[in-house]
Amino acid sequence: MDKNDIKQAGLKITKPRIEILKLLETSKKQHFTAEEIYQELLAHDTKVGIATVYRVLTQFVAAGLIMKHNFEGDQCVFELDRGEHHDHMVDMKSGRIVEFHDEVIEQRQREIAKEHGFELLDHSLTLYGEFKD
Amino acid sequence: MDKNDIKQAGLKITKPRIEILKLLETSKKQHFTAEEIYQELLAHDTKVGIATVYRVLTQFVAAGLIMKHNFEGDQCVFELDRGEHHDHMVDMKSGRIVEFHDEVIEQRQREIAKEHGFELLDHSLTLYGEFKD
DNA sequence: CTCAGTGCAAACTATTTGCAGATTT
DNA sequence: AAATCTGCAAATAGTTTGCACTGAG
Repeated sequence: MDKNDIKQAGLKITKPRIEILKLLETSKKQHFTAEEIYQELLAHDTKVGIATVYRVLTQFVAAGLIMKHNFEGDQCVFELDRGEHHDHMVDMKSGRIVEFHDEVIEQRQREIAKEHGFELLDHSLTLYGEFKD
Repeated sequence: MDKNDIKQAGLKITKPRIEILKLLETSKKQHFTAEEIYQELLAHDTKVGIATVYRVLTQFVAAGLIMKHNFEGDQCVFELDRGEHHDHMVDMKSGRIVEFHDEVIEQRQREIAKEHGFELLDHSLTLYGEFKD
């Protein structure tokens, strides 16, 4: 339940935090820019400042509640961290984002890192293209 | 030879363009931010404006002479396009960037795209971590 | 009551653009 | 000469921060 996650992150339970987390948890859309979240909240009777949205998102990322992605373009997108690592396919026309996970690729990444004496801490794989359906 | 590349891109041969391309072609360092390129040129007796650096880089990317990457962080980095596709490992401590290419991963990406009815136009894979040597 | 959290506006950073003068062809 | 290119300064876009007030615990 949302509120516990917030509390466990050492943060006070406030309206903006509850609403942002609820939005990310319940929306069919999985990926949001800060601006989109801000607009969603305003549209759903929660008055917040954009600064608060950014601050809360930053704190949630630090707390491991959500993840931040840097796809092509200028804005970052945020999504709930459901604990299952995955990569993304981004439709460059529609903006649609689909997630996938592939153990073969994950495994190769680990091997490549090891071959280079590289301690792998994180990685980001994004496919850009267009869905044909 | 540099100048031909510039000309073939439909661009006039000017000092900023020649120097930027030369820097990317001859430096041991392969990846530069716009600011770094700007500073390099200034340090090597070529007076340019940062705006020109950005404009030229944008044109070079459009012409396929160089590539632009969006790693974590706020700045983009540019590197010469030598025609050989590769991915990157970024050392989060030192900033060192090492390139690699893996056919297994490339192949899996194509398969995954196909499985999802996705026309793959581009992709970006970056490993973040730390070199242990 | 205390300290963390908030909204607002101002500050910042990376990048882009308008414009008048300079340069390439 | 014609068209492109450049530097400068101003404009933008996304994000961050200072500050006085508000609200959670």
